[in-house]
Amino acid sequence: MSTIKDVARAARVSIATVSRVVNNDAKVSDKTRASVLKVMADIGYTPNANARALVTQKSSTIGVVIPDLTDPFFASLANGVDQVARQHHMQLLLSTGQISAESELQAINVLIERRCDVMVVHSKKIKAEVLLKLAEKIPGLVLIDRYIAAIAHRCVWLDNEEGGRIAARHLMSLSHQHIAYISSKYEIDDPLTRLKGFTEQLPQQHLTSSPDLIAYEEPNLRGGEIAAQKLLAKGLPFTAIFVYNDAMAIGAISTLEDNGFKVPSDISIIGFDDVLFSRYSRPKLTTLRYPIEQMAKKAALLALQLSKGEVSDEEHKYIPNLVKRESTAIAATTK
Amino acid sequence: MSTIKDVARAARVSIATVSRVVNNDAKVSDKTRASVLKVMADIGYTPNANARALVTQKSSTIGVVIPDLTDPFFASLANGVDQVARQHHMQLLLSTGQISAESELQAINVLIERRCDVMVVHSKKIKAEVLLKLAEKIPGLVLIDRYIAAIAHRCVWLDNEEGGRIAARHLMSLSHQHIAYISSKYEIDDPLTRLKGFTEQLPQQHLTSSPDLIAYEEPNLRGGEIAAQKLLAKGLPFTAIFVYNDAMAIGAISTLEDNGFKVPSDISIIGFDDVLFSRYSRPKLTTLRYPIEQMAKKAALLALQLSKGEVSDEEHKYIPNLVKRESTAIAATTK
DNA sequence: GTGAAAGCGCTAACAG
DNA sequence: CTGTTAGCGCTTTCAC
Repeated sequence: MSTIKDVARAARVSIATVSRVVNNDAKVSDKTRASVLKVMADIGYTPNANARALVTQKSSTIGVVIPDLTDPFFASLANGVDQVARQHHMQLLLSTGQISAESELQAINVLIERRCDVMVVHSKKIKAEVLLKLAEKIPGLVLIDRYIAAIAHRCVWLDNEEGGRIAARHLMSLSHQHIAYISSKYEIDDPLTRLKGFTEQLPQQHLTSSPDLIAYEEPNLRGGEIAAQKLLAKGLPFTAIFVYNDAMAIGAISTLEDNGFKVPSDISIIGFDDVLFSRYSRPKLTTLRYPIEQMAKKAALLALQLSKGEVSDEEHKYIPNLVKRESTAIAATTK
Repeated sequence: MSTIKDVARAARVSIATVSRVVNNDAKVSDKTRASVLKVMADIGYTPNANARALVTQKSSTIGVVIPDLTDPFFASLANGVDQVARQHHMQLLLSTGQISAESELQAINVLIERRCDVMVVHSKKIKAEVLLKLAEKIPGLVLIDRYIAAIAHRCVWLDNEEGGRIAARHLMSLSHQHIAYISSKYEIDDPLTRLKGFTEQLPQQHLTSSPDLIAYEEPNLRGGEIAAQKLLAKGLPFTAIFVYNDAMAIGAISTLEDNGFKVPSDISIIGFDDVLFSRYSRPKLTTLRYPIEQMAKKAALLALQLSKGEVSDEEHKYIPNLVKRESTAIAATTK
């Protein structure tokens, strides 16, 4: 691969001049510029970004830490960041880390090695104090989908508890009295917080929650199927299910229908996230919209600002909103 | 951010020694190693990957060029590459380029600037000769989802024509006589090739294809909806649709059902790709399996080998296979 | 085992 | 406008 020196030699100028035309920076005579440009094209010169990053101390890449790309939720997240990156002529460096503190830390570390100025991190398992230390070290680090009070202005997060409340109110407004919950088996805050908001709303209609009506599985399509089976197997009556996310909701519907239950006439289902797909499921899924792409853009923009030393102490809290579609309806007569 | 010099100074050794322990490379006395390690931990040293890449001339990142992350098909592709990257302790550098020659080229160029040793490129619009030149320049470049004879052993692709044939045979075996085709509006080979295979199979049952029964739209859920509407609007009789991909197929089903048509009893639908979601649509989608993740892994592995100078002249052609689910059935009596 | 020194490709003063 | 030069942080001979 040719270097700046090769170009300089061939164009009979100094490397400084070549550098100038590459960065179309300082004043270079049109003539010189043209001839350098020509040489570059001829020998197929491509500047070395690593060398450039080394001397300028900036990598012009935005790092993203997510668990996994196949989950459409995280794909949307990455996509939001990517859009901002493109807008700013930066690249996306993806670092996937399973849901474990060690793996998440490892993923962040990779980004640091690359001297990512800007990073959007989805971390569920790293302890707050560790994250705090990291945030101190890396000005352009922003947390998404997590809230830590001490760095509230560097968190872009969703009010999960409110989401739970909204779901509860919606289901209760449809006269449901026995509501099950399908939850994620991962030990992270979100499913708990959603359940908390949900449960706390129940007494308003003199309902109570029952731990027996909760099933924990992997937060994906398959997990939803299994969770629904488990719920069914218990033989307890319920007319609605609040499901941790859309993927599980759709999996659950699949199981339910395969077992002869009609959604929503027999059982109502409400999901969470409003991934693209939810609008196309049959029945179309009622869910809580989690504007993750928008949030990811916000996070990327924020990280960009922070990396430049700009600070603001705004909070970036988002509230999910109810998207009523077809998977919820008035409760069937209680069995 | 601290450097190797800081560590050397604090540990009272030379930078060479620090470098050695970082790469836990040569022989360093246990004592020295321990003390260096301690200093590194104390001051929070993280090696600079850019500097390292500069001197070693290798970036330890795998580059991926795809149009877009929100499409689950491409997310799976990226995920496959990511898995290989993780296995080899490398990072994923993502370069998204819309479907245009210029934008794809730009995306590849970014990877070259970063001196990506290894890259998996999904390019539909760059001309073969340009790609050939690029491939010559970059030994670790592999094309996915595209076939160029001159570099056949560096292409990992699917036989789309055969896919079309399989779809046609399946539908004909169910006695369908009037079959529509929902296609992508992008001017790329795939939809054409699939249609070609499909059409060429028709005469076997004395059927002919009709350009009137083809609708072109964006290859996503929304596009499928619109395409189905267009087809319906024509008022021509058909009992089955061969759809360019699963996303469009699901969109089409949505439109069809909203218009009172039952799938598959009124109209059969067969998709293409077998994205995760297809198994959970209602009705469950009959489709052609495109093992993209597996292919992406293969491509990444191949690129890795090539970058090391290992060559083999195997071909990497994949054949889609029919996944029968619920969206196709015996043709309704022709109207 | 360990250190000194050269240099990867580039940018950014500083001269002229 | 253009060239010289000093590093950026690191790896890698080559001595000792």
